[in-house]
Amino acid sequence: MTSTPATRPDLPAQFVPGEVEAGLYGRWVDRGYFEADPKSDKPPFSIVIPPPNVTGSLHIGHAFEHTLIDLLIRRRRMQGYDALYLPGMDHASIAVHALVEKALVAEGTSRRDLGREAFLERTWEWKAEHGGAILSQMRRLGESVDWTRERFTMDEGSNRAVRTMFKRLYDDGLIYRAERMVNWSPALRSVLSDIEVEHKEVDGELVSIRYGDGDDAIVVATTRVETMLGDTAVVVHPDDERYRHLVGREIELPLVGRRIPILADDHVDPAFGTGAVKVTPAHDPNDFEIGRRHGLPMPSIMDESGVITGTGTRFDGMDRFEARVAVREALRAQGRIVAEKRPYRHSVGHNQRGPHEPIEPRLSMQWFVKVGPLAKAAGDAVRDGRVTVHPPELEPRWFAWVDNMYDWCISRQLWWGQRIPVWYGPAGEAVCVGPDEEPPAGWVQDDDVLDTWFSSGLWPLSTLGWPDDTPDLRRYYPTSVLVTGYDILFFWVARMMMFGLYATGGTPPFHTIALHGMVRDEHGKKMSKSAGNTVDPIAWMDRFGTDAVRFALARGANPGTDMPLGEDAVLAARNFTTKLWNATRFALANGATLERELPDEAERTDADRWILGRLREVREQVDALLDDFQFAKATEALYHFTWGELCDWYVELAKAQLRAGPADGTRAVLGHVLDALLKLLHPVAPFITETLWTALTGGESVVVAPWPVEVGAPVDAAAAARIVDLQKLVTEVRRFRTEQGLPDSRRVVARVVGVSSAESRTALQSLARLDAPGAGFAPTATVEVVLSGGPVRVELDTSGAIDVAAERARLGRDLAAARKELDTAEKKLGNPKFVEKAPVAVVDGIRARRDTAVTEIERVTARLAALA
RNA sequence: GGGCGCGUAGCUCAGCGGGAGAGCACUCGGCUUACACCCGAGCGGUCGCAGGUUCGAACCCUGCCGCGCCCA
Repeated sequence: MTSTPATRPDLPAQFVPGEVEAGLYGRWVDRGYFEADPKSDKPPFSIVIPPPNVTGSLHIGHAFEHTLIDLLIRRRRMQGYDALYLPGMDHASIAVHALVEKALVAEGTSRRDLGREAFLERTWEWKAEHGGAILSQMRRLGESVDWTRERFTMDEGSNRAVRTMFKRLYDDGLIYRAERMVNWSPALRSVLSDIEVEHKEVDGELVSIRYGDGDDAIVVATTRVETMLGDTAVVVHPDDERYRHLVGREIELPLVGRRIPILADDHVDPAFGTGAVKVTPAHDPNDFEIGRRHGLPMPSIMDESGVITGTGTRFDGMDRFEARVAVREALRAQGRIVAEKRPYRHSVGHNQRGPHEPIEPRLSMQWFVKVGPLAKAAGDAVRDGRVTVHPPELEPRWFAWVDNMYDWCISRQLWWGQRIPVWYGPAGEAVCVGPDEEPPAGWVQDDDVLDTWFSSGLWPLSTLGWPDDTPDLRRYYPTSVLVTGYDILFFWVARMMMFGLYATGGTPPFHTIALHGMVRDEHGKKMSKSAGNTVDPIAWMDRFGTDAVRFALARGANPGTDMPLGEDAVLAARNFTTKLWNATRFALANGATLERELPDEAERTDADRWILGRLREVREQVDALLDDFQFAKATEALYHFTWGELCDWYVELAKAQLRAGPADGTRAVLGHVLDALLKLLHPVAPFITETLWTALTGGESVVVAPWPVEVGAPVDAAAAARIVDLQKLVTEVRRFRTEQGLPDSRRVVARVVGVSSAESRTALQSLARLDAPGAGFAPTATVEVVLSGGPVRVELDTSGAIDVAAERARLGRDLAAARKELDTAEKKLGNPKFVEKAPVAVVDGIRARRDTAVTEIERVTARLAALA
């Protein structure tokens, strides 16, 4: 008959994430763990998701951000808060246009052929079929979002919020329509806002052109030669002697034949180039300002798709880049090209979204938000401490932006989005129509839609029910924390702050802004499709498990700084989850339990006291770190405690305790520590901790288990010191064994002298694989260590000659280290100013180090002599 | 040009006034009844350079060199 040991059969030998993750997640959702309850008497804690783009799928940056948010949310939920993590997506006007229009082109049609209604119908169809891939991936990542509150920036509630906000701003005179120099995307045939333009260094050309002839000749330079067709002046600095005689004269504009004036303007830098500047007021922001100051005409020479038009020259009908070459060559033929620099590196604005083409500055009629008072309020909220920025080093960036904000261009010549709620009458009169109002019959609505950021800016409000006074709004606004990347501070955070403060009369949309950095590749390089160094978080989850990916991400999350992440890190995290699995499996197999109380203090071993004290310290440390958004340090502390202390030492010590007797206390301590540890790890690694914790405790779910507060026990310094001594001693004996080539499987008979604690002696035997000496014990070698309680000697019978050379080498290294230590200590103590001025405790510390070094040198020297 | 930040072990980073640390990588030895996704031991650093403050500087100050990001 065979008998199997009484282990709990419910934990398989290996954790296979793919087999349990989906099931656990489904159960959590079904049980409603993630649903917030405005009627609950718990304190609220809320975070709205930075809405991912409806076209997007989960990339590593999302996985990073969402891991951090979910970590905060899960911890608060366990801490007894009514936690709300509100999910949703934004409608990504430009990205969706780019996508759908591409499909239309492939079909040989276009949105303009299709018409507005049909295009929108088509777009909604696209969304229903392909939009929102990211939502199922968020389930995969284990995000504890409240799916009953999922939102979209183009749903009814969002539309209503947008209409309401627009109307209020309009009525307050904070929205206006004006002809301005804007960033134009010829590919989209739409305006972009300043922040959607990315300035990139490109290799272009700098061409110097001679205008006028003879005495009137003046040389100007440009990187966009074709713009000369729209020049209406040349300006020089008023004090520039070189050109003083020309100011006030007119010259003929080459190719065009128009007479243009030479003017003086003190904004011109005489030291730059020739000191003379051509002025194209309709196609350059600086030139526009000059044109305004001097009342110049502002002829537009380009249509909305970037084709030259209305110049009356043969260049009409050419694309801007084609014209750039054609105009240059025409000027060359006239002998007007004086110099060319090619390649010429300069900064050009590019469309950051959709097609990446160079943007074109263009004079155009658009809608704007007057941001002055709104941005001031957004700055003040941080200045007066109503909103905190984490980490504080990033505050200057915030102020730099909100204190110098340009008016925000909010109209887009697109169809996917909220249409501007302004109707025009037959005589050109305009009326802004609120959400519950009807436009006058026969009036025509503005064609343009609003910038997507307009609706995203309302996100914390609209998702909670604003403009209505809903229970959710009352309870969860302002939200507790905003977790987002520092790169999006201006795009999104500033807009939410402005709108939130304005809509509520001064309540910011969140108390705290916690900023994270970008995920980079393992060498710290920016991830990009073109560099081919992107990673797929889903593929990593498939290979290593979701918990490993989350753990790796959290472990690298230092506040506000970019994080390099390679497969190595995920592998290390996966190994950690395996370690946790096996440790818990060991504990369960050995009867770890929560059913028994912790042993009375008097009955606790040193090991028990030490690990319980460390648990208490670690829990306090982790809480303090997480309260300060120090995810990396908190995660690292748990990693180190689990692996370097619990597994490497306590579990090994527990083995000796379990072997020695009934060890109910050990089982209780193991159960207690693991219960707390699994809870502390749950926000980072939800799946494995759920599996292990329910197996350990038989509880319903760790998702809703109470967060550890007073765990472990107060630190027992004396017990902890004995454990530290034991660790040193064990390591020394192991070192000796390694150097003598004694494999672990070989037990060695040894006598320990100078260790008073029986527990320590037993533990040493177990951890260093020693056997107690019997009669006729004849040691052949000795290991000596100076510990806090004094010198300790371990005499070993290695049953044969020891490797003297190895032993001598080891002692030699010890001697060198001790001498170096003595040297630095004596140098310090030999300095009278140090002894006089340094704090007593520091001086005493150095004296103690000196004394220890002296003892150590004597000891090692004696050993070496004995070996000779 | 302005602002912010960074240069610490081969790699990625922590430490930010009193004994140079972690993870990964590497070397050597081990399938020791939780775990080879492991265990044990080890190697590895004029803390970018130069001055200064201090009894004492990786840490504070100044300058320089190199790098990154944001804004213009």
